Amino acid sequence: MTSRADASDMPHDGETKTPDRLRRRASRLLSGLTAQSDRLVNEGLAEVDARKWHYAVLASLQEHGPGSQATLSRRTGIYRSDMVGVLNELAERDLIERTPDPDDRRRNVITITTRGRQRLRRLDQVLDDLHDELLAPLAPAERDQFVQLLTRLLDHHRHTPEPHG
Amino acid sequence: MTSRADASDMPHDGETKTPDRLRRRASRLLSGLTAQSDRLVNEGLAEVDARKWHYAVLASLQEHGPGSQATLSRRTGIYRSDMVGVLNELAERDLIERTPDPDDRRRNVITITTRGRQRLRRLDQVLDDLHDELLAPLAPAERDQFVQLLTRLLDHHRHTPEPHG
DNA sequence: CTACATCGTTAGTAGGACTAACGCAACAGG
DNA sequence: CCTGTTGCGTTAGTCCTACTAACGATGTAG
Repeated sequence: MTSRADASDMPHDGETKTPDRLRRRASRLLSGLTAQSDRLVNEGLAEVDARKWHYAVLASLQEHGPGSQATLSRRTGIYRSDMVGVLNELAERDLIERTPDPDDRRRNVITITTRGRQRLRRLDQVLDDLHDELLAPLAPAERDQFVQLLTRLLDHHRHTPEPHG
Repeated sequence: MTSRADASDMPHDGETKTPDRLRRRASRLLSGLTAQSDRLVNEGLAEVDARKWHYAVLASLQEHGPGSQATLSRRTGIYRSDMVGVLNELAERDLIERTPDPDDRRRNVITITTRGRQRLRRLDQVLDDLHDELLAPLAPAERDQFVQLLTRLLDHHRHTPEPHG
């Protein structure tokens, strides 16, 4: 409907090598898909009054044990300036406990509570469902492969931030 | 170094099924990798005084021909409210031309200039290099597979935004 | 004691996605 | 012909997230 508008100079590119580069650029595909994924996850978690950082912190505590805020920062990838707020939200909901570390009075030791563990189980269910939706078009083997490729790429770029002058 | 801190309650999860869920969640891998990818691409393009939206518009013009701003919006995924600024930047650099459409005086017809085509070739080179860096750890066949998986996922979620009441 | 690093915290920046509303033009129906 | 609806380009502004800067308090090394 939107009228005809073009058809005057078509894909007469001049360089025949790239058919539709826009749609094939991995960086574009990545940010597009991540936008969808983030939306999906954020909305799904919002429905149970949670955010993805909540999950990250709780899971990290469950799997690697208690730690200082700075430790959690490194484990989860949350900036330590943002960690404050996340931990406040979690503490309000009695999912974690913040206690001063007697061995190093700069530190707080963060511990997951029993309610926190319950909460984590719930969030894991929610996320399982959301990931089922996210990866719906892929067969199980493809999902594994996808995760594996992502992991390799991410590991590479984590350890190789930049040559940088 | 960072002290010992934990070792008191270890990964005694209670649900043996998920070893390290945090690191395996596709949504987390995606946003992590996209963050790196965006950084890489933004910095790379900034070095040649460009932004990723510039590329998107120029490539769209080259491949699908001229179009109104709204058309370009749909083709590139840029919101039409943001398109204004992008086109201003491109016009300042003489990479596109904005001419009123005589057939529909609400519209501007956007055309790529000769300098724009040169520019696009340059940006394509830059992006090729950046993608080489981005996908460095993957073999050629794996890169194709990765792009293919991403495409399938993205297509799925583009056409299935949400069931939504 | 001095110099420096790390901790938790507050504040603020920059960018991107997205919404709301405007004036204008086109179009469809009565 | 008026009338309401729709699409257009544009401006303004919101919300969120990643990220930086700096602070006082504390720890550590020389």
